[in-house]
Amino acid sequence: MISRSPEGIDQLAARLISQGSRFARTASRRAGTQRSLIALRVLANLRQEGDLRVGELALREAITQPAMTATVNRLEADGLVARSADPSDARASVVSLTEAGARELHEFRMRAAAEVRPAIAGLGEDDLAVLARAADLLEELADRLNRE
Amino acid sequence: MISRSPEGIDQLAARLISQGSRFARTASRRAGTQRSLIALRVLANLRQEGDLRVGELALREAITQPAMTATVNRLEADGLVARSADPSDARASVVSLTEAGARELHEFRMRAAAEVRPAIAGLGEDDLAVLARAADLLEELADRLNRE
DNA sequence: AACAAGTATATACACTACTTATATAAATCG
DNA sequence: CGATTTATATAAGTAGTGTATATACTTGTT
Repeated sequence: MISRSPEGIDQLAARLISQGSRFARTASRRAGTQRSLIALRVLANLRQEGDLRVGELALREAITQPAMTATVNRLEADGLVARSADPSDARASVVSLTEAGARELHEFRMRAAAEVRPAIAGLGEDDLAVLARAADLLEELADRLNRE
Repeated sequence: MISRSPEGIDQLAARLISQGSRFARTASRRAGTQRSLIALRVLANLRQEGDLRVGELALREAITQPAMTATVNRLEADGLVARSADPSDARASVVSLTEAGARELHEFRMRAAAEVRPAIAGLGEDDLAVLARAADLLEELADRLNRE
């Protein structure tokens, strides 16, 4: 039974931030990618949601718009995403995933999964279910934090 | 029931990396810290484990040793950690948490928790338990990845 | 229609963070 | 003792990030 006391909740929040960041860094590093986690998140967003504006990407990933512009610039220079004008708003530039970008995202995921798989595969059914549900919950929590 | 098929495991691994990093970045950004997640992780390590060598910190956090040296330099310059010679090995330098460092870690955690608390508090008992268990599992998985 | 205010992105600048390669100094092993 | 290994630091280059501001377009008002 998890404590609902403020202290219990606060400690849980701190641990999730701390361990979430450590796990992501550790696993992605072992996968040997050159790209930052943000860059990979951009590719993942585009794959899941389709084309997105620069500003929308910045909001979703909780970095500033200029930082996202720079990230998109690097991805574009490497041919992983493409910019195009938004027909409905000439100020906006719409980012879309290229085939090379989709490929690189997929390859990263396969390499990362290959590293993590042995450790995860050793878990019981209940812990697997916990991790799967936790991934959903973390996504929802981040969505909610970004929306406020 | 979570799929134990290779595809299911791989997708889970990819989602954990992706959502773990996004949640950590989002939450820490909202807490308005100046420090990187790595710097905060260093403080957390020292608090939990006591004094640690630079190399040991680098290993635990899966960054290179020079990157950890630089991180410790910055923390030392701000008085959050202190370096001292290891009496048992003159090559090594041992990093310890200062009172100011412990305070800053605590304050960050409180600010971050305050941001996340409303979202977490709305969850049911079962989801709270899932997150608590997931934090432990992510720590164990990262430990295991770093040890190999 | 014109103008003011707001919005989307980009640019400029300064600084942090990270990597690879290498240097320095000390420990260990033969 | 000399060779090798180990722990940390330094150097150089690049990526990543924030704040402040510029540019271009849109929207709302009169």
